[in-house]
Amino acid sequence: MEKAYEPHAIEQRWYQTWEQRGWFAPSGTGTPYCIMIPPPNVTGSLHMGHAFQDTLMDALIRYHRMRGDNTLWQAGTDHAGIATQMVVERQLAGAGQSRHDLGREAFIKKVWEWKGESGGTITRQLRRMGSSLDWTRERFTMDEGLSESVKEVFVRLHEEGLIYRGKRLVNWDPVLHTAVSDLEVIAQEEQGHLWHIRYPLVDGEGSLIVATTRPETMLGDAAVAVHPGDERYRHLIGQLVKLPLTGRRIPVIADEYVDPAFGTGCVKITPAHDFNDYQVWLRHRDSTALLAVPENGLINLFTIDAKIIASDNAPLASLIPPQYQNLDRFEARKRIVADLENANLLVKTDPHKMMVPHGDRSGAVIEPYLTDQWYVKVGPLAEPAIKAVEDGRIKFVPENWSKTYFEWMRNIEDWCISRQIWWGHRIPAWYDADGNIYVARSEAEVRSKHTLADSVVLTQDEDVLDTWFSSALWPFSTLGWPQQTPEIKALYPTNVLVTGFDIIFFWVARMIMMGLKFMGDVPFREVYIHGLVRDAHGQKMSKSKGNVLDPIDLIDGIDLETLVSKRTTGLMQPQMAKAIDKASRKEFPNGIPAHGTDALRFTFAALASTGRDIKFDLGRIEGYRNFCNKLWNAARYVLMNTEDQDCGVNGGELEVSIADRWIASRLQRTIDHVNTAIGHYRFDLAAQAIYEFTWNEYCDWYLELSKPVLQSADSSAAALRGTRHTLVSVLECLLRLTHPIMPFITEEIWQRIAPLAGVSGETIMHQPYPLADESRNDAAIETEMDWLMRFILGVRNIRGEMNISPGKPLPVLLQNGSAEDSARLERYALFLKTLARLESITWLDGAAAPESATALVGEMKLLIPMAGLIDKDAELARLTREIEKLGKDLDKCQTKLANSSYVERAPAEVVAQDRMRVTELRSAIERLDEQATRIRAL
RNA sequence: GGGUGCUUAGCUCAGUUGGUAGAGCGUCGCCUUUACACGGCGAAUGUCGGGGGUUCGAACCCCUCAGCACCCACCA
Repeated sequence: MEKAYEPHAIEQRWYQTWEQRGWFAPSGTGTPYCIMIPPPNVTGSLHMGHAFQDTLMDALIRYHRMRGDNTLWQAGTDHAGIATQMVVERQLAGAGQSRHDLGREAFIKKVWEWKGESGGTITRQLRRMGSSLDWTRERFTMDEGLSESVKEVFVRLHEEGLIYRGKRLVNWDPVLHTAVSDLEVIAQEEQGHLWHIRYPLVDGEGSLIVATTRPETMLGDAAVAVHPGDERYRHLIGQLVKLPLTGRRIPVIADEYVDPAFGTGCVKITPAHDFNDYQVWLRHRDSTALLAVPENGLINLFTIDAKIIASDNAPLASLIPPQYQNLDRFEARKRIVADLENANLLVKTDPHKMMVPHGDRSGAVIEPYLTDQWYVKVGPLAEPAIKAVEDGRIKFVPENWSKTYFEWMRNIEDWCISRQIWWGHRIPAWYDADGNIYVARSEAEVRSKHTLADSVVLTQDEDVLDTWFSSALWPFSTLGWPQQTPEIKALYPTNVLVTGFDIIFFWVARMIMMGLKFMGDVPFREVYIHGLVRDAHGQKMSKSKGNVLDPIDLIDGIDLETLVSKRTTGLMQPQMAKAIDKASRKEFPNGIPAHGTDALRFTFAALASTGRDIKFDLGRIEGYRNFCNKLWNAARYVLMNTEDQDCGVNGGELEVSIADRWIASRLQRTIDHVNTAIGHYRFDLAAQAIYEFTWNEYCDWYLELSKPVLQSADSSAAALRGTRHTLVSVLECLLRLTHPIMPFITEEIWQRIAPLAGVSGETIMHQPYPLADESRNDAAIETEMDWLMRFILGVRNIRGEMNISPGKPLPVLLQNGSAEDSARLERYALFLKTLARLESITWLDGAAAPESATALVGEMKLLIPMAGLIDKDAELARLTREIEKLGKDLDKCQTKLANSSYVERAPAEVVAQDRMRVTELRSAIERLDEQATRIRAL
């Protein structure tokens, strides 16, 4: 083996082997265990969030596979409608073209081409992560089978009246020219204005003052509303006001919606451009007041670009003064405010903070816009979905996310599922010349179902479905639904969904609704919600901030110049490049060194504490790369001492030492911890247990303790066999324990270690996962070992504090030992001498002690003679520190015991423990005091 | 406006049913001891955000205040 661990040398090779041998596929036997990957965008690339999430899923999958479960990790990608279409449109724009220049068919062809080109990136990167996805079952949301599922679901929901088409206000993205759902709208606080505008009364001299943040929409006002109980305006209800700039007459109406305390208490009602106003309008549209208004008051002012309509594109434009026609909405706002001011109708302008809706993809200000769209009636689907979580058929981990889920589900609105884009599942609806709508799986089915003659011309709806519509079906569409496949029978419901909180609404909730509806059962039993991966300073990683880390760069390493150029090219705001350049150079002066996949995975696992966000610090991954190296070198040591030697697997007497028994006992406890931790999705605790056992127990103590046995000429063949046997068998087990988190290094080492441990098999992947064997917990041996360790630590402490070279053998004198101490000394002399580097061990009995530094092992006093070399002050300082520390503990204990109610009420064993402690502390302090006195007297 | 979290060592975080506050990184010493300098050995470091309560006992349970995040929401 190489002296240093080099991940590159092994990772690629092992992944290829695993995949080629078909080892990721379900075994076909055992308890089913299935996870669906949250399908990444097919044309995307792997970011830290994916890498984190996939590490956790792969750890679970490998864990269950090793436990003998019939394990499937379903692979696949998402077509990501808007996102993907935008990428391709941007490419076209680079060539000076728009999708409309190409036409629908050619454009879609282009997108498929792009998918073909870049579609392999993310799946390649998933492989780099070691993800044991079953690639033979890989699906794509727009492949044939999944498209079948989409159609089937649409048609069935439509038949039940749970999908309908309707004209109403939607969130309109004027840049993308499509409707988006409520979830795709991000409200951002912005500094705006509240304009107070005078609306003169038609009769008489008076006027009303209306406060608005959007003066440009006044061109489409249908009414002015006041609160019915508002004394100031009660007498004006039913009167008409003259709409400024147009002269159009609109009524004053009364509606509870108006808050008399806000603004002026008068609200302009623009039903075609404001969600609230639309609701008000619905209540009043049949009133004579509104019937008198053009279009019944529902006046659509905007084109799909959110420009004011003009006479050449809309009949309603006659209502709009020509000077505003064709203006962009924000242009129109400026113009209208100026004109109002000139006309003396602008009473005042107040600064006003408000939430402005933006499209999550385009960033454009979203416009409430009146269009025909398809909707899912969500209420009837939500009800059982709420219940499934309430009664525990689905459990959120951490549990409190269920509150977020309930909160949203209980206030859920109908879901707008149609999008006016081209890349996606075309809506299976057809129209005849009269505008009749037919929904079916195909045009042929429409014709046969409705007995339409071939002469009837049908055109399919132009729209496509929201991407999340097909994602919602993922847990069963990937298994072959609507066909009744064996996979569905075996693997649905899946076991756990691993995902981020940001898509609980987008995806998790909708999968639950659809799963219950079409499969009659929940899609997964648990939802593990992990946190967001942030940068080292807690900032969200984003291209625009220039703080993105690419998981592949952490694995392979990247030089500074490449990193900087990666971060500064293709920025939306190129002026940021300089700052990003500077910050990156400061943070990574030498670029990023290679760490390997296993170190990255271990880091993610170690950071994955209960659902909170994680700050990704390079220091952590470095530490875990070192851990890989540690494990690697431990294996080298083991191999050096066991290869071609008798490890006792073919029989022969085994003599085990205290160290052998101790490490076996510790291993059992570690196995127990790791299993418990994984069972609770506490990957951090699992990683920690593995780390501590490997480094602090196996390497620091056990390997060191094995050396005296292996190197001593006096060791019997049985003792050598025993130690070799423990060396290999503990390591072999540790590798299996660690494999789900670090698959590569464990496989590589295991291949060499397993035969020595008498274990055969093609791969560690299919070896049984270690289960704790309580009977091997050996409390007695741990107590013995504790004594041994304290002895050694005592000597080392003195050595360190007295600045004595680690290599210098020391004599040690002992006082005040018990019969047990001397028996132990007898038993463990070899270990003590080697690990503490002792020249000799001598009982002092009655004799006077020379000048020495001291340590205590229980009651026994350990003296290291300093023969004139003693640094009196240093030793005194050390003793004083120790005495003070013990003194503090003693005080605490004594105070507690002096409290009669404590002694009476606390459990007897707790009190007894404290009493014992007091005795121990007193005696220890006494001994240290003696020693301090002696030193002082020197 | 409603909701959910968080606050523990310089930094990043653990802390199981309340019972002696822990780890990693960093820092400071000593050391090239033949598994590993991506290392070994040793050391230092805390008013557990503030205040109050329950309890024999609180980092943990309750109340309250402060600060920081995030999510949802139609106040024009």
